[in-house]
Amino acid sequence: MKITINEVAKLAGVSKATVSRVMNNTKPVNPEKHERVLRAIEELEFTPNPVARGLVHKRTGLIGVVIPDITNPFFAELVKGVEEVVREKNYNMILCNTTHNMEKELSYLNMLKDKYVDGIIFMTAKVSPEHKEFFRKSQLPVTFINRKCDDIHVASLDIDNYQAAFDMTTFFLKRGHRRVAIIRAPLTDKTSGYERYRGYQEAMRSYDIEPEESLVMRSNFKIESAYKAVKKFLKEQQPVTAIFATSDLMAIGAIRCLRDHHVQVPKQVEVAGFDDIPMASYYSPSITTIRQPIFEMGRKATRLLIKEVNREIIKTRNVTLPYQLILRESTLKTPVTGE
Amino acid sequence: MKITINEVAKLAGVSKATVSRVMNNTKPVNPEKHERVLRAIEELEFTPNPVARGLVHKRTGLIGVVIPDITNPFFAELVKGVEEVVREKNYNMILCNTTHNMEKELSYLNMLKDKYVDGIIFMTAKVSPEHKEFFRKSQLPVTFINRKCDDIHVASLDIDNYQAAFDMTTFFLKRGHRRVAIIRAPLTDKTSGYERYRGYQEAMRSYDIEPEESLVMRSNFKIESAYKAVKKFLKEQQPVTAIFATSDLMAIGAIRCLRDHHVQVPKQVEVAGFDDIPMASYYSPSITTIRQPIFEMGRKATRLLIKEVNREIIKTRNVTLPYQLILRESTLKTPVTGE
DNA sequence: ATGAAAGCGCTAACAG
DNA sequence: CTGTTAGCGCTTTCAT
Repeated sequence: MKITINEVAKLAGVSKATVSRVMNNTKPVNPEKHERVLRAIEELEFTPNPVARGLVHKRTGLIGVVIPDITNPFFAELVKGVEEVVREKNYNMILCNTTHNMEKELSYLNMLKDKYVDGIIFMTAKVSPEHKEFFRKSQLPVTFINRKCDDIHVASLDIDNYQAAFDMTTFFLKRGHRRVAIIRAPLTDKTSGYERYRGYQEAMRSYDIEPEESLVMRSNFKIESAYKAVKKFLKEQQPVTAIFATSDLMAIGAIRCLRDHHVQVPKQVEVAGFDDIPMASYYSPSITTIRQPIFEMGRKATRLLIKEVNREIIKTRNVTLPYQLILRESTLKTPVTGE
Repeated sequence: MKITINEVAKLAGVSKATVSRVMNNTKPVNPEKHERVLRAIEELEFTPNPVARGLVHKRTGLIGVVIPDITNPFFAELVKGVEEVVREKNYNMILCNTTHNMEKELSYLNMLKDKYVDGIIFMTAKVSPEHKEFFRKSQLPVTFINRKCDDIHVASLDIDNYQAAFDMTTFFLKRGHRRVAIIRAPLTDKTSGYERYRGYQEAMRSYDIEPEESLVMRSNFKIESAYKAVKKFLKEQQPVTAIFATSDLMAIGAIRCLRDHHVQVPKQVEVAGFDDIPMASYYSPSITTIRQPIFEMGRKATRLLIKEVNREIIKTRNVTLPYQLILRESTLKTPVTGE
C-alpha cells in the first residue's frame, strides 16, 4: 500500500542503496541514474519513512516541550516562539501540559525519553532532586526556561527576576508609596515566586522599610487565586496605596477584585504586574509591568537546544535576557507625596 | 549504551521472542521464565524502543494537532482538552501552529503525514479543496473542530454558530436595541465568520430590520484588529447602542477602544462577545457572551479521533454541542425602551 | 511453550 | 561509482 524505497529502486532500475544516496546526497551518483531515481521518486510520490530512518540514526526529529499551563498566556507565547524555530529547523514539537503538577512532569519526562525525543525544553516551578536525577541519567539535551540550574549540565534562559522585581518596587517607592503590598507566587517557585519576592523585600529595605508580613498576599498563578487573595486582604488589612502583583494574570485578578469592591485603580490603589502578556496592554486599565522577551525566549531556547542536539559548540550555555519596565494606566495617578 | 531486548534476553536466559511475549502479554509463557524476564527487565531498567516498535506496527502513538494560533485563549483551552485525553490514552501530541496561514497548514499536514502520525485534529478557517484532496489521499483519521465538512469522510465537532449568533442578536433586539452593530471575522471563515454573521442578519430581519452594511465592522481574530475597526467606525458612522463582537477577543478590543474614546460600556454602548474564554469574566467590564464548551470540545474530539484510529465503531461522527448565553456587565444597562 | 528466522524501511560499511 | 550485505530493535510467523 505505502510506497517504499524498494519500489523506487525497482522502477529506477538501481539498488536501494543508490536511491538512498540520491535522497541524502551522501555519496556521488552517476548523473543518469541520479536522474532516473529522482524521476521515480516523483512518479511514485515517494517519501521516506522517518520511523525507519529514526531506527538507524537514533534520531526522531522530535523536541519535547514541557510547560505548566498552556492556557496561561505567558506559556502560550513561549510555545509560539518555540514552535517557530522548531518548524524552521525541521523538527516537530511534542507538547506536554503538566498543570503545575510534579508527578505529571516526571511522568512526561520519562515518556519523552521513552519516545526517544532528541531534546527537551523544560519549564517547571522548581527543579527537584528527582528532576536532576532524571536529567543526569537520561543524558538528553535539555534547556530550561525561566530557571537557572547550575549543578547539572543544562542550558538555561531567563531574565534577572530579582532585579526586575527590585526595580518595579523601587518605582513605587520612588514615587512616594510606602505601604506597597505584594502578591506573590509560592516561594517553591524559584524565579516567579522566590526571586521576585526577594527583589521586593530588598527594594523596601533599601528605602529603610522593613517588609511587613501583613503586606504579603499569597496566590498561585491563576487570576482567580489572586482575586481571592486580594479579597481577603481588603477584609483583614489596612489599606495600601500600591500593589505589586508578580504576574500580569495576578494583576488582573487584583484589579478586578479592587474594582468589585469599589476601590479605584489607579486612583486609590496603583497596581503593577509582571511579564507583559498581550492582555496587559488591553486590560482596562492597562497594566504597568515588567516586559519579558517571552517570544524571543522561546526562540532562543529552541535554537540553543537544537545546537546542543547537534553537538555544536555553545559559547554561553546560560543566558540572561534583558527586561524592561513598561508604564501604563494602572499606575498613572499623580505621584503620591511621601510622608 | 542503551539497553535493548537482546540484553534482557541474555540476562534472563531466554530468546528475545519470549521477552517480547512477556512484555506484550501476547502469548502464554512458562511462569518461571516469565518471572525471570520480568526480573531482568527491572534489573536493567529496560524500556522498549518505540521507534522499532513503530516500524513493525506502523503506529507512532503520535497525534497531530493543527491550530491557527496558540496565543488565542480559545485554542489554548482547546489544546488543553486535547492534551488531557491524548495523555490519558497514552498518545503524544505534536502541536502545529499555523498562524492562520494556509500554506503552513498544508505544509504541516504533509509533515505530519510524513511523520506517520496516527491521526490529526485539525482546525482551520476554511476547508479548501487542497485540504480535502489531502485528506482523501492520505487516508489519515482526522477530526475537525469548529467546522463541519460533509463531503469528505471525517469526524467533526462544533456548536450551532448560526443559532448562537441569532440568539445573541435577538437578546439585544428584545431589549429594545435597534442599531446593533457587528464586528465580524472574514467570511472566508465558515463558522466564526460566515455563520455568525448570518445569524446576526437573520435575527435583524426577524425584527423587520434590514441589516445595514454600515453596521458591519470587519476584523480578524486579534484584539488589535477589532480595536482599529471600532476606531474607524466611531469616526465614520452614526452612534449605535449595541455591538455584537463575534469573539471575546474582539469584544475586548472593542470595549477598550470605546473607553479610550470616552464611550462608556455598557452605559452608552452595550457589547457582547462570543466563546466565553476565561478572560471574558475577568475583564472589566465582564463580558456577555456565548459559552462554547471549549475544553470539552477538545476532549471529545480527541476521544473521537482515537476511536477512529483504533477502527472502533463510531455512532455519530458529526457532533453538535450545546452552547449557552452568559449575561455579564458589558450588557448590564437598564433595558433600552424601543422606539 | 519457545527459539530461530524473517522482516518492518532505511542507512552505511564493504567490496568491487 | 554501485550493488550486496548487514544491521537499527522490535514483533511475528513458523517450526518444533
